[in-house]
Amino acid sequence: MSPRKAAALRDDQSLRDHLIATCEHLMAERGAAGFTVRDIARNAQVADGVLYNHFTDKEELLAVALHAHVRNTERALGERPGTPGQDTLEANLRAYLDYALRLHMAIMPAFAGLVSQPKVLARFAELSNPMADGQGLQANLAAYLRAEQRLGRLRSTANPDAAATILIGACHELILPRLYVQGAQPSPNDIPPGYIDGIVTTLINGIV
Amino acid sequence: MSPRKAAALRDDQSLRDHLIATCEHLMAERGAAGFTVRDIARNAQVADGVLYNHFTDKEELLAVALHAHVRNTERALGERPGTPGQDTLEANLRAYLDYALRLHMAIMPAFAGLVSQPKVLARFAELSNPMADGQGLQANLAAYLRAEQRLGRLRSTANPDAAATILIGACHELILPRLYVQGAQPSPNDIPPGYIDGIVTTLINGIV
DNA sequence: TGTACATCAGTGAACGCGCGTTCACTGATGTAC
DNA sequence: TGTACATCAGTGAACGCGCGTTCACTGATGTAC
Repeated sequence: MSPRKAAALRDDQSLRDHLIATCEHLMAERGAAGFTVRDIARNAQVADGVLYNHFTDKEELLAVALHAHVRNTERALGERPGTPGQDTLEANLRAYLDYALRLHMAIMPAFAGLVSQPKVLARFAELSNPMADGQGLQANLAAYLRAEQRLGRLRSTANPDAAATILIGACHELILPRLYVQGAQPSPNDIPPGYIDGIVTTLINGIV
Repeated sequence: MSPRKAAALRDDQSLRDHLIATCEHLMAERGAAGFTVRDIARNAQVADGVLYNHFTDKEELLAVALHAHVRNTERALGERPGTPGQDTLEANLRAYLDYALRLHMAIMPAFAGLVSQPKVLARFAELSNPMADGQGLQANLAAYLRAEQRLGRLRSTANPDAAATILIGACHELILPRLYVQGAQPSPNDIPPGYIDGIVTTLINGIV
């Protein structure tokens, strides 16, 4: 008893996964509020109604797709850089900032518009934190910096939490304004030359 | 020939200004996408249709209200802190970060959800940049830092643009996550103790 | 001063569109004989 | 092996609600005489 199958479905993929993947792409392109269930169906080349055979409502699909998008983006970027004690601190921080910028460029458009969708937020909060193995990027970076501090590569009076906030904040500060330019899709090419260098050097050396 | 007047209107206020003020409050509370024209009318205690006697459409009202909200918030906060050469650099940066945090706490909720409203963005872009006399906060802060650098209070090799980005980024990093917590309205009380101190000290002294 | 009329911002019921969602129907596949 | 039937995921037209917007009507105020 294996009944009808969606025409557009590749053999190795469930319709549920196909819908999630389609929704991921739409979110990454247009933000969480930029498309309708009909848009999803049309892009997935599937009937309007099937969605409700696999998800209780649109919000659940959005939440699951957002979660998958974050995890897939992380996987595509490869391992998070920075091993305490290895290479130079400066090189590690550059690599980490570059990683964080790429990650945020891929996921921030999807989060845009989500603030006004409390139902999706609630569903998303029920899922595990997808960032940095559940601990979140800022905390992950702060932990790395504390490890470097124990090894003596950060001044003992330095503030790892503030330093981590500064690096992650520099990602938001670069990407947020671009989200407000019509039709702009942030891309690693948009990182201004010297941006990473300027932030890391300033963080390491201070300004006085 | 002065015809009918809206029942709820205070004597000294035009209906247009009354609508803008109402819309400002709703945006600050619920974000740009969190209410309907009927919500505006109900809150303004005015008929559904009047809006269209004063604005070509909802988007124009939203754009004008957002603009007014930014300008009013700036006015309410008083003068931007920081005069080059006066007080200590550290005190000025603390005051500036405190100012920027309060400003962003008031305006970021209003900008939330705007990303998926390209029409409002387009209208808003047509208006003058309301931040820091049209130059924007980051640029304003960078200019201040360059002046301090000329006075010798910043190392000559320091990077004023990166430093400004770091301070403004620290605002976003603190406030953005709170917007994603259901029903949370950021308030100056939410600035964690030591947050401003940690960022400013780290920026001034570096971490190595 | 008092009365009839003109003006037009404000009113709110109604319109129509687009959305999320439903559900009677379709048809490819597995099963019974 | 071939034929009739049962299953149920997929289909897509249709539903109903909420939204932005419209427009015939209301009524407070100014004007004419």
